[in-house]
Amino acid sequence: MVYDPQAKTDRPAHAVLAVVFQVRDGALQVLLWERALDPFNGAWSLPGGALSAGDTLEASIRRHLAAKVDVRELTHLEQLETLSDLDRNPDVWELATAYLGLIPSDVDPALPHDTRWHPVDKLPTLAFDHAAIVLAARDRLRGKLSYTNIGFAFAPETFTISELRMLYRAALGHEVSSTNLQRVLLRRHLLVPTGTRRESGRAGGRPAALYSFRLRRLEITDQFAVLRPPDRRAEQQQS
Amino acid sequence: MVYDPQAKTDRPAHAVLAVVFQVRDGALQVLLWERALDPFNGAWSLPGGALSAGDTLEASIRRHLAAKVDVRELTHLEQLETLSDLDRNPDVWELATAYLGLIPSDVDPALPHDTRWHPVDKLPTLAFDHAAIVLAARDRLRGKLSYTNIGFAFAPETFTISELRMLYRAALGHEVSSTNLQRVLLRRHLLVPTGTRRESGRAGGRPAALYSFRLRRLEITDQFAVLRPPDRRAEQQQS
DNA sequence: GAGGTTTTATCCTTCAAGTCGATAACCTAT
DNA sequence: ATAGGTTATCGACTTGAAGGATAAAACCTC
Repeated sequence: MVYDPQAKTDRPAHAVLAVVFQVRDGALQVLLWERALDPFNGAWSLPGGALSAGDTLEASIRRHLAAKVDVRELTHLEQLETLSDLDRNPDVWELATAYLGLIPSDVDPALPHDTRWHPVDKLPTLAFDHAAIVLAARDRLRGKLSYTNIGFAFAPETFTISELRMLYRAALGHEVSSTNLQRVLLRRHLLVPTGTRRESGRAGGRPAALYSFRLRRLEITDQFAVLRPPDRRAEQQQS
Repeated sequence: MVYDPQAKTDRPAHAVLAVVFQVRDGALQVLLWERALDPFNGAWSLPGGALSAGDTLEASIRRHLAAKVDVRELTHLEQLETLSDLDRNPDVWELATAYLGLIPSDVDPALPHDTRWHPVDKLPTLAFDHAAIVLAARDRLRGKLSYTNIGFAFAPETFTISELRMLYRAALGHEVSSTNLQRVLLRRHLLVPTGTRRESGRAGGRPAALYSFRLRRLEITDQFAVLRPPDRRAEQQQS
């Protein structure tokens, strides 16, 4: 490469990306965008774009996502990791900070024609290192389902235990027992019954009680479960 | 600010930082450096520096750390988060990616005169947002002590259960029972007895058996503990 | 060998989590 | 209305990880 004092190669470009998940049709799906730019023109990739002056990373990813979905539907957004492999973008030196976003299952945001939901289990070939990012995001989500209340972020305001069970099954990738799910989430005080029941428009069966998450922002419910004396455990009942 | 087409304000500067922990004198301590540059000249801050062309983030932090400690002693290094608050550096627009590094308790690397260990419980005033980063790193470490084998990274090659207990106590910040620690780590197959005993140069007492970690790289041992049917749990015995 | 010290094994309790079956509460069809 | 189907919920039971307490083991010094 010829030396060029104007070239900005002493500073990398910085992109932001989001892995936006929603449970749709009983499967965990991710929002993908069909690129209209080189490199990887025409390939599926994660939504995002360049970090621009005056934005924090989170503000930037929200701004870029706003072009794809109604960001007011985003119930959770957290930073994953920053990728810096030198050859992750074949054209330029570019870092990328990835975010995990969640959308509740009861909304169906309008999408531009170049943007679609794809089941995480059947991903197409993705541009850049995006396939690995999606899988890392899925693992992060699965972990947090076990020790936080993150379920609130992909569940509707109110729901029955059966509905919640399907959401957990889709996200975790294995069967989940209604009985156990209810007991675990109730014992941790993550769920509160609304007192109402689902009006049964179905073909029979006992009407299900409706629940909602006690708190609709992230809280840790099981951290330091191990090697902690029991009196300390009681403390986390607070808040 | 006057508009300057040569200014590179369309791309942020990018720094790398490391929170390097070691258990010293029974306390969790962090490696700090006394700044010799503005801003925050003279204040204590995390070691690190600018990301330079040709380096990944991890290569960059290793390079910067090499000026402070013998990086061969670093038994663990993982990315924490990337900070992007617009006013985190009062002078320039700068992102920073923080890393968590660990050093075993049985080495005492030579340090430059501007670099010192500080107990995490008694931090001096730190430059930038570094105090928050240190606390976030400590929390990450504490969490991983519960569900991974990360203890290998601050323990010597071989050790007695009592020695390991002191390390865990310092890192976790609360009492840890030897009996329980041994039982938990053995059940999870994280520890293997070496078969040898510590030659007793002490004032008496039964000689302690020496153990070492079965694996000296990070492995998850308790992920998805909840809502997972027991037959699935058996699978994670693999690897 | 008595007494002190530290380590380690054993027994016990507690409790989160998971399974299974019984009961409850609706529906529809006869 | 009532029998039978369907879904939801509750309660009893089992399992297993985790923590506490005590006793035994294995060294030391005097």
